[in-house]
Amino acid sequence: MSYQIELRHFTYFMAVAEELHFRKAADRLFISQPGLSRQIKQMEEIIGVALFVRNKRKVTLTAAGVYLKKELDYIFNHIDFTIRQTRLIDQGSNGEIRIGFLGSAMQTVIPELLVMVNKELPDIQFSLEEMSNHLQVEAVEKDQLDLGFVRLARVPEGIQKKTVHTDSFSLVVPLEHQLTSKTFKSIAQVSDEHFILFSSDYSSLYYDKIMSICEDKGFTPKVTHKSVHAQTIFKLVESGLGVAIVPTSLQRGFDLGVKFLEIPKIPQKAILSVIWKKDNRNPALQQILKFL
Amino acid sequence: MSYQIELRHFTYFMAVAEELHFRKAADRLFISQPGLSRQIKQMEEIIGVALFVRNKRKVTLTAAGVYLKKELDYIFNHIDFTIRQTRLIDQGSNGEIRIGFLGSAMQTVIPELLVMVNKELPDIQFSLEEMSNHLQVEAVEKDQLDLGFVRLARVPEGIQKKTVHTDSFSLVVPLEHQLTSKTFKSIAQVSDEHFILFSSDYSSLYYDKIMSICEDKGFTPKVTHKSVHAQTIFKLVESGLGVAIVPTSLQRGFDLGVKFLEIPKIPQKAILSVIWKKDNRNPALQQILKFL
DNA sequence: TTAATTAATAACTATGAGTTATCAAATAGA
DNA sequence: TCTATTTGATAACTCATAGTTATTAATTAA
Repeated sequence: MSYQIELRHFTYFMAVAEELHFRKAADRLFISQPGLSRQIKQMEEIIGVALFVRNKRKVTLTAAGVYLKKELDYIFNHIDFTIRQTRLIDQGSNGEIRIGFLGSAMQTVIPELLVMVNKELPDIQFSLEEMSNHLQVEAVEKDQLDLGFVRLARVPEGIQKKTVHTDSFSLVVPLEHQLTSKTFKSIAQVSDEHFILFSSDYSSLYYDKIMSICEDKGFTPKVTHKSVHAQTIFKLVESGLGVAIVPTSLQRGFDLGVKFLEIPKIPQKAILSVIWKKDNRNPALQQILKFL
Repeated sequence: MSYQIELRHFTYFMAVAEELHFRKAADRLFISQPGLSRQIKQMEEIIGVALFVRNKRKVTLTAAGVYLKKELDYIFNHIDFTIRQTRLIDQGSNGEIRIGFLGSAMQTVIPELLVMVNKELPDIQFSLEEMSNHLQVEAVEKDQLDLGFVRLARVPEGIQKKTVHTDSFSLVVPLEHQLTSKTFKSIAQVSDEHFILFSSDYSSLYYDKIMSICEDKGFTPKVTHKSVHAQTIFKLVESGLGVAIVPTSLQRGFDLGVKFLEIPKIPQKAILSVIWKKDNRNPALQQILKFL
């Protein structure tokens, strides 16, 4: 019989698929270029499919190679997770849940969830990472995350979504700003001010909603700064660089020189959803989902 | 640095986990028992977890081992599937076929083709776009399309052409028109009416054929309207703006207030051809061509 | 034309998977 | 108790092959 495929082949394939350059990939793997070339060639022979096109001076993936790369990405993540999980079970834990979240989820849902789960399932461990909407969806698909806390209208096929929190929007102004909760009637009162918002690529749904809040009141906001961190936005507001519109729940958890003025009578809500992969195999996830 | 885990370890682990007996597992794997023992030991060292309990004279799985066995079962299946799928993609069983077509092809050949291919090669995806003859030829040459459904007498060098459907022409008149299938004997009976035709730059072959049909009967049609959409043409006929001559198969698929009267005893036929580029590298195309 | 860059080929070296031979521990049967 | 038997682990080996260095062939850039 012929050779057997090994994880080594997959590792090498991924390096070449990412670098699209045999020597650079070999450097990254700390092996020689001919050794790498031979292993890739062997892999192509075992599978019986050309994975790369070595065209003149550049290397590209074939259609089959593109597919294989995507799947191996998932497979490697799943193997890593499985081994970590095996270690945790050995140590008597019930497993690990990997959670991604937007900064604004850390003020409301996540702490409650953690407290509740920790009480009911004390041997489940958590790993938490702040990530953008987009990266969370990718990570959930790749099996790098079990749960994501996102603000998204739609999610791809194969991903489940459930609303966990609905929040109003608040205007954020410096403490010394003339507006107060009594005099603040409409967002149109600050139509001439500069706006500081979360980046649209951090959360495009949030960004679109802010735009529609302003459009409804008949103006287009002058967006002068964007950030991915609430802390940064508050600091910029405090420094007088402009005003911001954020989910009201962000008022908690930060101690800054800004005022929150809840925007009255608008239909837009900041909706926080939790997402997970339909065919996620982490048994701890099934337990956690019962609490949501 | 320490050893790296390989699929070999997983394979051996699965054999021992199933046999719960090192010698039997070694026999099944066609290796010696000490070799197997050493690989399992190494695997346990890499992961850092005891997977088996060698108790007196019998071998059992630890809790961690039970979990790992279940997951590896899944992982092996997923790897197998991925490699099979990679091979299929290489052979074109999976992938995308980009098809261009004239509106009149959507009533006959394309639906049949799609149903047939979908049955035999369920993993091939289609992208469909309605385009003129001319644009289809261009797109096929540029490798923007894999297949084109056209009505053309000649195609440029490098393009392959094959007839897939031959159709008669029909006269299209309003429902309340005096002519019926019984009284309609010759196109000359409507020589004084206004004609609504497909634009010559949408399909010049069609246009030329209509002209020759009329010429053969000794008159030149008064063309008052042109359109690229059958739907539009039928609406204009329904509204009493004139009569039309179209391929008979267009009778299907539209629900409009017009009558189709097949034109008797004429040599002209509406010929639908499929075109593709000789050196198209889409592997899925080769598969599809077998059905044509 | 020459120089530089790339992957493939050829011939080698040495790591470690798999071998045989053996041991130690445990059981079962007298 | 004393064997005989079954088990996995250990020790010392050998050999298949992953990875090495040196080189070539092909292409591009200067």
